[in-house]
Amino acid sequence: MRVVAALPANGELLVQSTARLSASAKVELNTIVRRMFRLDEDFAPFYAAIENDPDLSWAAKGAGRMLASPTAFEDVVKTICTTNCAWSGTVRMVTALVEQLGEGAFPEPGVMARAPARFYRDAARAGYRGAYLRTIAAHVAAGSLNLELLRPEFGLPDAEAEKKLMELPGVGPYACAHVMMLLGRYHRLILDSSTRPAYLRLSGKRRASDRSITRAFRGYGAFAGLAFWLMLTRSWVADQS
DNA sequence: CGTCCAGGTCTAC
DNA sequence: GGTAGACCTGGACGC
Repeated sequence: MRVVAALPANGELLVQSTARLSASAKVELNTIVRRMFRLDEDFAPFYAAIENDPDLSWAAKGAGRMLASPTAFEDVVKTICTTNCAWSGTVRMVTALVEQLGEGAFPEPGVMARAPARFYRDAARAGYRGAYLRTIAAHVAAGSLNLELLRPEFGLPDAEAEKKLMELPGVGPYACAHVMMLLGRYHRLILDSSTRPAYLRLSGKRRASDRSITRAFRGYGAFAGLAFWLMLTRSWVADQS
């Protein structure tokens, strides 16, 4: 079965499946799609805050919905696969997970936990990340770790969600900030070897410490990370009028 | 062929 | 709490 999503240009999101879906499958698909496209998140406060912002007012008509994975677990794994390697490496690792463990879909935690070390080494070529991924998958599969509870709807404060993420092997400041954004927690700035130079180009500064970058966005409060991300990715958006 | 580094993190000071 | 060094991998680069 294959599911595709399309934007028919009438303001709606169209989701189609090649297979007939049961009632429960429709409910599950609905939940997944709403998460991926952030359909239940309220961006109104953010848009209100930037409507007169010379750098960000362009985003106030609907930008900012970073595409998320169906599960927080998947976003954590994928994010670890972006650390300290080129994008081609991330694609290699995630493709191996999907094609060789997940039968075309992202693998369940239990499947990742049971995969032998040689899969991570020889197929995914994940290097030292392999042990991190398998450890996290094992804890999730065992039920001793539930990353889905980090979603804002469960009420855990940002600081505690961050602490939980930072406790995961392979998750440091960058990965933590990245996953927080994908969870719909927009305070932390994603600072890495891509966004730092991008900020320098944008600001015209010759150099800027992480501390000073963070300070420059503190005015956006709970949406500082989203404001930072949108400014850096403005060129990704076709219509910026 | 050696070095560097790409959407960093961990450990040991 | 801040900071060197090591760490898998593979592609780019200089020699």
